[in-house]
Amino acid sequence: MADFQTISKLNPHVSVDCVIFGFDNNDLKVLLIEQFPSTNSVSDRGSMALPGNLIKEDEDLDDAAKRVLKELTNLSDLYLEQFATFGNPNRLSKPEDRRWLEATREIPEARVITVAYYSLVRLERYSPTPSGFAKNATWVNINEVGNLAFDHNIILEKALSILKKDLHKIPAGFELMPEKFTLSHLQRLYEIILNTELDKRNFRRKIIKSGIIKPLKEKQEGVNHKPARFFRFNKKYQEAPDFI
Amino acid sequence: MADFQTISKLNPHVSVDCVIFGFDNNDLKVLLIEQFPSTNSVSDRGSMALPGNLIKEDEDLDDAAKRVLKELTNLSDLYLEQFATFGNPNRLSKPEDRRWLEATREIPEARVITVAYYSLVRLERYSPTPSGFAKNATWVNINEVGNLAFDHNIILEKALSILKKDLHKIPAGFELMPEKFTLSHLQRLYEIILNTELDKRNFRRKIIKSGIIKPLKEKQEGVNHKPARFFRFNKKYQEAPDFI
DNA sequence: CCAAAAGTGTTGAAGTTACACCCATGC
DNA sequence: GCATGGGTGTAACTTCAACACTTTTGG
Repeated sequence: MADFQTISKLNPHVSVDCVIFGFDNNDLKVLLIEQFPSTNSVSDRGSMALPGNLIKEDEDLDDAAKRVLKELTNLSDLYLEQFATFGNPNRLSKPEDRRWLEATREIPEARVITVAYYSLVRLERYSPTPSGFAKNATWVNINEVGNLAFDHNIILEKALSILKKDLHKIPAGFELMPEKFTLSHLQRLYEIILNTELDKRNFRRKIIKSGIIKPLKEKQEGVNHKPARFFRFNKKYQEAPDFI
Repeated sequence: MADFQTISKLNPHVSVDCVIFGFDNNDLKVLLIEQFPSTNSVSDRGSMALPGNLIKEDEDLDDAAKRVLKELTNLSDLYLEQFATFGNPNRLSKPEDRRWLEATREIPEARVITVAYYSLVRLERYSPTPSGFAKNATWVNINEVGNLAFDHNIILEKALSILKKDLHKIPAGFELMPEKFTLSHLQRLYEIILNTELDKRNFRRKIIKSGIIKPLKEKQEGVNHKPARFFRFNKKYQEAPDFI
């Protein structure tokens, strides 16, 4: 198996995993990689997994998360928030995971605890390209995520529940929306993440009152209905008490 | 230096630290240990620290937190909530910390990342007694905490800020208050944690309406003012949306 | 002219804040 | 009888939820 990293400097006991959420106007997506399969058999497919890897020996956890994400998917310049640490002693014990570890890790039998991070990004701004041990890096609809490697399904679930809680507190849309957007577009984001329907008039009133967005003069063009006004986020805006 | 633990089974790369908050009707306190000093010099005093230690090789993180707390302070049967993980590569590099590690750890130079837990307890129910490498285990007023070992001041700060946030969401008082308490007593807890003053009438109305507490027939005795009614928490109560 | 989504106000209910006085007890 | 903290109600205000019709555009 290829030596994808400078093995000598890695800390074999601690890893980071990144849960990157994106939004494409209709669906909430999560960034997954397909690992290179651990055998050369043509029929073998690699497991899908969250981008993650061992930290380096002298590296801060936050830095490790950024580096690993970049190494596997080429995404950079995003804010990653640590949300939980997973250390179940059996988290690496599925047979297919063991095979993969034996093919790629210097100490495949080591117990690894993993520190998980999440982020929200504008899909349009980030086109992941696989590298390192990632054979592919793709956005997967949150409802279509299958079995992931290791305990990554558990990590993803936890990230989702935290995203739902945080959406009320932080201007999360800042990160997920494009530069310009319509109010219906923003409302769709909230509805999808919260998995509810929101009242159009109440949503608009509340979000405009919060001061988090600013109307632009520009409007939609070429749509076969009344064109909607564009808005952008107000960068001066710092933090709101529960604005939706 | 004495061999305080079964060293062979410890994972030298990962530790847990516990931030245990208690409330004694007037002050918010945190449980600290005094480590045995790393020299035999009589003048040497051990550093104050959060109770914490390395995890065992096959132990879940949550279990490790419970075990370590019990080993150092003899507190048990409390719910510990994981809240953050600290992995700054320099977190163990203060000279006095290095001396202590060299005296007590099998691999004193190992980089250790630590998973932090917090809990809230009724002071009266828990009388910590030191054991393991703890020379003392005491409740320290939150405003009187001095320099702690390692990065424990940072960990404590983070725990405090999370406690403030969570107080609105969970019936945190459940854990911090004695079996029976008066409304003024409970109000004091909220005021101290939130560091604000609350209106007596509004506080009472809101907390009674929430259903989280039940009035008892019993009242205070032997006080030189109108005796206050006692309340207790309603154990059927599960979760409230922001009840203060 | 039809389909599609944009945009807009009001009302009743619920919740929040601010505020001041009498009560029961011990000494 | 006085000091101490317990206990109580109301009015103004703000926030929240529910709800339906007109507007502008493309085809």
